[in-house]
Amino acid sequence: MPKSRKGASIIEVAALAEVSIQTVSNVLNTPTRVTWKTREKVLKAIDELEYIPNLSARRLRSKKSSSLAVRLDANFTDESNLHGLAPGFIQNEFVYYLVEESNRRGIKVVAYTIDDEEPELLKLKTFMQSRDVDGIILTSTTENDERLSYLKSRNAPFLSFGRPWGAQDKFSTTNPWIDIDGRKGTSEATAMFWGKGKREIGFVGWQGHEPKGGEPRSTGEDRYLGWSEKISELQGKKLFKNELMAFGSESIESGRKAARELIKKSAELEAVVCVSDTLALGCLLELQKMGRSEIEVSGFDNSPISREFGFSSLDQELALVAEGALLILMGEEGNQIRRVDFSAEETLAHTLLSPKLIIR
Amino acid sequence: MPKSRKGASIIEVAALAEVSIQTVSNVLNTPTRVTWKTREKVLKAIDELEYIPNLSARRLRSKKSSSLAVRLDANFTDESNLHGLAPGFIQNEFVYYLVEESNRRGIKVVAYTIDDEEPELLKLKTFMQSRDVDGIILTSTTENDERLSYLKSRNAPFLSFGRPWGAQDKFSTTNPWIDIDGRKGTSEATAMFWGKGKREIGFVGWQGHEPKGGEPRSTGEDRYLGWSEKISELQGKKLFKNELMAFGSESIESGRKAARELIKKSAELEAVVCVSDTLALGCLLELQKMGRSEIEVSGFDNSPISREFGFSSLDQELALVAEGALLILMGEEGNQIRRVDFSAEETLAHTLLSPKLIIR
DNA sequence: CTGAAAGCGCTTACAG
DNA sequence: CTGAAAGCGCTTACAG
Repeated sequence: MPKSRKGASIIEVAALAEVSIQTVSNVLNTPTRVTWKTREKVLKAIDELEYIPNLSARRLRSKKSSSLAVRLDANFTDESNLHGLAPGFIQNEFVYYLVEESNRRGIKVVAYTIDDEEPELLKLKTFMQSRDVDGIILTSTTENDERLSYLKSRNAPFLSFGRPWGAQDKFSTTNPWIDIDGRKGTSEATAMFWGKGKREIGFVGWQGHEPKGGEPRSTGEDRYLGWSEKISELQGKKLFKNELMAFGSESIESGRKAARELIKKSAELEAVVCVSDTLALGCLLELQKMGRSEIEVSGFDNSPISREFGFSSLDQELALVAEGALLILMGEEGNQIRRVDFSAEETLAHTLLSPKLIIR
Repeated sequence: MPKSRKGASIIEVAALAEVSIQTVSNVLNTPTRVTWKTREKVLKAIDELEYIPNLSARRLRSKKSSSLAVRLDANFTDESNLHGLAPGFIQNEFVYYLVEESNRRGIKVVAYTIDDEEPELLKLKTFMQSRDVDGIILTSTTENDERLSYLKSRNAPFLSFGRPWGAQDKFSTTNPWIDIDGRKGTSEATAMFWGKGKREIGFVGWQGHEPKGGEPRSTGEDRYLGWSEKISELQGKKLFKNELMAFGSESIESGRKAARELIKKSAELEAVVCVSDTLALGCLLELQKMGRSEIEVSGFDNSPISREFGFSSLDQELALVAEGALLILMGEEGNQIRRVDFSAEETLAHTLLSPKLIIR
């Protein structure tokens, strides 16, 4: 049993199994084309030689890399726009499950970052043109995102995690996305508190994401709507502008301040639905300090913060997001990354998943 | 200017520049072998055709993938051993900077996860054998780590982030690693408090990592030693077992409990050096609750927790770790991933970096 | 169902 | 310094 240091090639496998290299390839890639007996013979040789195909050769010939690219963001740095206690938590969890689910489906994931030296667009272009990846997973897409237009114009397979809020073609099949239904999440948190007998239920949102009316234009607005619509429905009246809501930046201090504002608006406050775990913790700590620990809070993301401090939160179930992402990009059974089909799978091009309320 | 949808190949570039494809390749890979004039001509053609080399072809021929593999861990799940408020924070930050620094040096990073279906060792073997990556970055290496022995036996380039604490050949060049000097970190935090005039300086460590004497066998012990040695030195006496220390699991509740223990041991407590930001926050909150806010705490990792709650911490400077990792794997100038040289670069095979004390 | 031939797009090794 | 030839290890397309 010769074992060359660098691993056997398909030629050695074919020789040992006494078939052509083409048959070995068929066993690996088109098993239905091969008889059971031949297949067994080849698999035995593969096993014996511990043969593992050279991916570069496969990729070069087949023109498929079976790989995806995904960006990692520096959410934790001081320069980052994101603050709070769990910056990057969702993205990291998403990337983790994306890799896991991709690997399960035979797809590799290449991570990249952005810097000042090279525009992201050029990176994407290089990825696609060098055939290093078959498609791109985008996060944090914005309105008029140039990455979207580039990928669309190139007919490249891609998918956004997160709706491109303002985009005109948000619901077109050329703009596939998967996202979490924030509105439903805060709505459920509100209903949960109501079900516990709480009636004075406040909301703490992100500043800059105050309600503007009409369709929501951001995650923050979306989550606001879940609370305001539900509370109106439950109270059986329209919500007024000055009712139980406060807005602040993503920080403990803002959460504390919001709690004080809400208490000022209503000393009868019984619960607070928050747009994030960080703001929820700020509220919680301030309420404790004020001796109002009976007032419950809920957050969003089900980060370790909510677990450690024991308040309810909304889990984004990123494993399901990753699964859904690959379903859109690869189909139910396929092992190929391809563009979303315009006709057959139109319904699949946009997936809105419900977050899971974790009651604590 | 013909622009084929799939991008130009080296043949088209050669034709446009009126040279052989070999010369185009030389311009890209061995520019010194080409005259300035030829180089200019070729670069112009490359620019005009927006030529980007096919990486699969390059990899197949050159037998180099210019890629590294790194594992992502599910630090955030309930099943994870890690708890606290910032699980995975360091790993995620490390991976981020690893990707950034690798990309800067022309190296791709492929992420992978582990699951029950396929042993990690087989994944590593497949990575190396399929020539998908040139080397592996390991984190969370343990004593007698089978990944280490496999990679060593295969003569594969690899590097551990984190010392393999108990390993016999920890300092051999076949076992390259980069790590953070935890001992130095807690020592500096202790000295910082001392410099502020504080004399009763306690320590909160991880349970299971209580001092056992001799060389430290874990990160927890290492960080303990930094405090105990420094405090002995400053106090000018040997530290007694029952002095100002407490140990607990990685949670807010443990931090609270530890604070109560320390206060019980000494009502004169003036500062607490903690092994982690989570434990530090637990201490901080409990001390506040007891009305002892004047007692300062320090953490480890400089996570958003420490920033948000405003206590001192030790930054692991992961950007420098990533830089150092690639220095070991690629050398100062090189663009190749290779095994650590036994002779010339012996001093480079093991890098211990100092964490940076962030005083708040 | 199986196999001989061609070729994916580069870099290497070598000759000039 | 430059180029004609070979070949990396596979899969594809096609013939039998």
